[in-house]
Amino acid sequence: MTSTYALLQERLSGAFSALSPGADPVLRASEHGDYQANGVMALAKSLGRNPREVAGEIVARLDLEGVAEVEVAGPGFLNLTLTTPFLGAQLREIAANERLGIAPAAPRRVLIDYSAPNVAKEMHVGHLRSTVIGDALARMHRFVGHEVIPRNHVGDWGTPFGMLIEHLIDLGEENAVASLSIGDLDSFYKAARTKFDADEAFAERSRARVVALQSGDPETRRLWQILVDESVVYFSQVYDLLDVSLTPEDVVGESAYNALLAGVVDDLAAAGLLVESGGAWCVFPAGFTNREGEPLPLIVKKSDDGYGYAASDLAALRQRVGELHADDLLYVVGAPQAQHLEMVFAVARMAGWLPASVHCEHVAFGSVLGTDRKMLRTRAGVSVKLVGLLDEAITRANEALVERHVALDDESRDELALQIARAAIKWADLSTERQRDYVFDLERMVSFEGETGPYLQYAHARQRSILRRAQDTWSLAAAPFALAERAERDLALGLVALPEALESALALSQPHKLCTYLFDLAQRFTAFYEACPVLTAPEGTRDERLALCELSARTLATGLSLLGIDAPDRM
RNA sequence: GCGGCUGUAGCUCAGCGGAUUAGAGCAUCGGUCUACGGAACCGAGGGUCGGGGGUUCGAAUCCCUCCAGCCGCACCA
Repeated sequence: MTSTYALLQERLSGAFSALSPGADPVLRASEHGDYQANGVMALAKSLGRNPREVAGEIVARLDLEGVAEVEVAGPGFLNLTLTTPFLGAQLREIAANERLGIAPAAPRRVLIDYSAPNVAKEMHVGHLRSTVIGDALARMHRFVGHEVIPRNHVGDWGTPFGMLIEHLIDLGEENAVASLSIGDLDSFYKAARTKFDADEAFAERSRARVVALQSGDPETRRLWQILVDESVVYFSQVYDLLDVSLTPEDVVGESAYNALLAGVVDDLAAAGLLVESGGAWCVFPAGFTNREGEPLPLIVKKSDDGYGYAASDLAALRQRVGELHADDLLYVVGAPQAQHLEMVFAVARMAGWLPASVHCEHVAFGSVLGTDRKMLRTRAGVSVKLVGLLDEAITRANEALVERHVALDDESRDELALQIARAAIKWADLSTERQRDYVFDLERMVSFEGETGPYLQYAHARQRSILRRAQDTWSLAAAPFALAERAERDLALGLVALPEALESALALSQPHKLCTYLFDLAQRFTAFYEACPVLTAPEGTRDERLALCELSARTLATGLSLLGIDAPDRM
């Protein structure tokens, strides 16, 4: 089906284009009508004509018979008011449509790089953002019909592995595995770090171990693999807990590109891009300077002959485009990496590995701050363990359920508490514009009042409750949709607006656009719920209102699922 | 110094060229209480949209400039 917005856009564009090809109607929802088109003023200006006169001409060319009433207002706004039969027909189509009226997009292959924890290191709140945002984007892209290639670019290579492997040897393999398998990654890492800093002999062994690892020494590789495997098992547990769709198959860590690094350097050299500087091999993309105003290098090969992470990033990008044929590359990585990624992208373009036809984007997100507005960082020792946070949220959700005397056996209540906890945490993260710094306030995010995940879940549960009570004494297909009450009409307009909300969330890689829509829809529903009795309404009206409940519940559940949030039927 | 991001009610945030009073949630104050589940609803107070210029019929929204905060700026990833 064609969404309401898309249909209006198409008709308006036709009329605008008749006056000036390609002119944008600037269509959006409005309080002055159901929708408004603001493009007339800009068009009139470019034509050097009177806006109201242009508006009149557009209205004359506009074919919206049976769809909407059009009115010219103010300096030249077009206010569109949908006809009730049309709005009702759109609702009927949505009701009959598995995908709630979302038209399938022309399929693209979308590679999303997200989560990226470090081997033998705890996942902390910083990883939460990448994981949750990336997963929401993956779900949304899949829903509209794209092929998603998730990539978990875990940190599984580099100098720290010398000390980690030596520490593993000191502990003994069995003890080390036991420690890692219970998710005690941080104390493992810290112990290794402490020894490295304090014990020169250990540090010396560690450095030698790095060399052995990089030269492919089989025993060293075997020990390294233990660290990687145990960590991936642990990450998977966290993803399950979070209900994140990443699997071990999506893990393609930095080490996976080792064999390609020499080729990257050779080809950059062959292209004449590689410059030796201070003993390191570098590319100098235009437009980047250091403190002294001198050109800033992207170091692909360090002066000690090791490869930097720029090299593996380049290798990965090259493979993602060249071999995996991704149409879109989304890097869900923190904002502090912005310059690095821009340089990687720039160098990839210089080398011809990133053609203009491929859309490549740094989906940046802000830092995690404490309530004191200071950075929350692992190395400062104040990091919040991701799992610890989840546990706390689960505990609070469980307490709330007990308090409310929700009649459930322990197992069901635990499951429900988990769903609520996930909703609280994910919504808190996804509902703000991602590039802002994120104030991490446990108290606020697990609070079940106001604009929170649990509130949305609750709105959905109430809808399901009404429908449960109605049983099957009504028919969605037979609902008349007279939309006589203002609240019914407002709700209908909300129901019809999912496609443009999702489209805008995808176009901008901004999940919060979808959150804003869902919260608005929930508010429209509660207004309807207050004003319009459902179960006690006269027969025809009852069917209509039950249908509005059903469509609201479906829309909320679907929208939440695209954010990775469950919508339980009861809570 | 250069670059990036951010600056909107006490707090946390939407809005990012449009339409007499700039929205929401929390908090505060006051209501709704025989309730289709009160994790709800209704109402009130609270903002010169960081400052200043400019473009425009119209600017929180675009441009310039200044200020503040955070982040990045060569061999850790």
